[in-house]
Formats: sequence, structure tokens, C-alpha cells
Amino acid sequence: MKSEREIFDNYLIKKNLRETPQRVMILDAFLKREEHITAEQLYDIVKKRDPSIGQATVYRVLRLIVEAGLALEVDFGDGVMRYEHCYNHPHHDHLVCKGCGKTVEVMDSVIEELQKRVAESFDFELMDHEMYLYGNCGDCRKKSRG
Amino acid sequence: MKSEREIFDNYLIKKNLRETPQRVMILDAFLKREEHITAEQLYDIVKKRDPSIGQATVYRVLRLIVEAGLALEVDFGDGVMRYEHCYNHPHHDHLVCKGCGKTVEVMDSVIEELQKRVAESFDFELMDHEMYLYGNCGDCRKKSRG
DNA sequence: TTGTAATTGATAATGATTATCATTTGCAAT
DNA sequence: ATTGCAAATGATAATCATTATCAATTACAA
Repeated sequence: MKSEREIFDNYLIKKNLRETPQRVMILDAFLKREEHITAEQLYDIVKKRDPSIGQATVYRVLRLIVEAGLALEVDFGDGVMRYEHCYNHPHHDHLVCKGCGKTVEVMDSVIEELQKRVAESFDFELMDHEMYLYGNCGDCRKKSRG
Repeated sequence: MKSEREIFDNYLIKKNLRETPQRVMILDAFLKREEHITAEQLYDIVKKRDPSIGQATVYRVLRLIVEAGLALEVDFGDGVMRYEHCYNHPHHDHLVCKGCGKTVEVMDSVIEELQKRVAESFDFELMDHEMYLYGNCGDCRKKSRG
């Protein structure tokens, strides 16, 4: 089982890109984070270790991380892209609380299978999908009831 | 069965808003369109009938149309919001071709039911969902095979 | 070492959408 | 009609996340 670092390095080599301190630092910070993270949040973390780092570099490295297959972009529709681990992290969708923003990773293999069938019934080859379930979590329902 | 125009007018009255020529014209143009439409596309259409109309007004009226329950926003993730009819138009999700951008409205009641169950299993009350299936349509598969 | 290509950080640009604001409009009460 | 007031409009500036640009720096290869 290759480490994420190895995968990243291999990707750089394959693309004739260089392993720079900035790239390593940004990857490390991303890997340390368990939850999904925005480019800005990642920039804030990395800036503490190296204040000279540029915001554009964070965006650039995040793209590399995605291309290397280590992260996925998730879009909750609030105008900010989030990035989450996807290596050794099985596919899932998201359940988002409209009240507090809490998210839960969900996965239902029956839904996945049905999605594929729906696509095929229209002669589409399903490559990808996004599914976001928006609701109110138990805590928020309690609060709104007073 | 109320007409869309009636529903819009009732919404305006309820909110103490006025029925202006611009609002009526933009609503009409939106209703004539069968497929989803962007604010810019709608602006281009309306501008032909009244070149003095402002782009901001189109955005404002689109919001009213959504609030009145006549349109839904759909976000294919390309940075532009699209608006589609939702009055007398049963709920559906979207199948989008990554090659040519063609979209198909899809609906699977089993998936819908499973979504609700998944949410409930995490003590969420499902309010809404988005599901986008991305793939390659038959035409595009043919073309890419040469 | 020297040439070349990649990388960086700063900054400008982008592009969709929203906010601002002075002006215009429409209605309500005189 | 006339006045007053709130809503509406169009033009334009602002916003905000993300991308592009570009000069300066870095790292590898011959």
C-alpha cells in the first residue's frame, strides 16, 4: 500500500514536475486535516509555518493533489470549493444540515446501482455523480422547537 | 389550476411588490423558454424587446420567480446558475453529458425513497436534495470512437 | 557553469452575482 | 390634481473565489 506522499511524488515525476518544499508542506497540511477544507483554510494553516507562501501556490498545489487522485472537490453550493481526502477513503456522498452546516458522509450501494441503471436507460455511460442531501439534523430540530 | 402569471402576481401582492412592465416581460420570457436558462441568456432575450432593460433587473426578477415557486436553481458546477420551471413540472434530477453538455431530466422514485431513509438513519429530516449524474451520451461515445 | 524549464509570490484579471445610489415610477391620501 | 413616500429601475461599482500573468528565483541536465 503506497503512502499518499509516494503517490504524490510519483505523480510529480510522471508529469515532469518538481518536488518543492511548498508542495510538500501544502500536501502535509492537507493530509493532516481529517475533514474537508477550503483553499483559504489551508492557506491560513500553511501560512503559519511559512508566512512567505503565496495563496496562488495553495490553489495550484490543491489542483495537483486532485490530479494525483488524492483529493476530491466537493461543492455544497455556497460558492466555495472544498477538498476532501479520497485515497483509502471509500466513495461517499454528503448529508448537509441546513441549520448548522454539519456534514455527514453517507453511502448507499443500492442508490449507486440505481444511478448507474438510470443513466444506462438513457444510453449514458455514467462516469461520475454528485448527490447532496440537505436537511435538518436532530440538534437543530430540537433547538428550533425551543 | 392557477396560471403561472397569477401565481407570480399573487406573490407580488403578498409581498407588497408592484407588477411592473419589466417584471412581466422577464417572467414571460422565462415562461416561454422550455429548457433551463441562465440569467445572461434571459437578459439577451429580453434586451431585444426592450434594450433599456438592465441586467441587474433580470437577476432581481429571477430571484422573485424562484421565491414565487415558479423556478428552481440548478447548478451543474460550471460556475453559472441555471433556472428551470418547477410549476406543474414534477421533481426530477439531471443527467449531464460531459462531452456535449446535453442534459436529460431523470427521476427514480426508489432513489428518492432511499435518500429519505439514508437521511433519517442519521436523524436528519430531509428537506431537499441535489443529484447530478455525469456521463457520456451515446452520441459522444460514438464520436470518440471515431 | 550555463542554459533551460519549472516554480514561486505578488498582483492583476476574470466573471458571475450583488450592493449602491441617484433617478424614476406608481400608488395613496389628501 | 398634487404631494409624499415607498418601491423599482438602470448604471455602475463592489464582491469574492479563483485564474492568469509575469518577473524573479530555483533546480536540474548537459
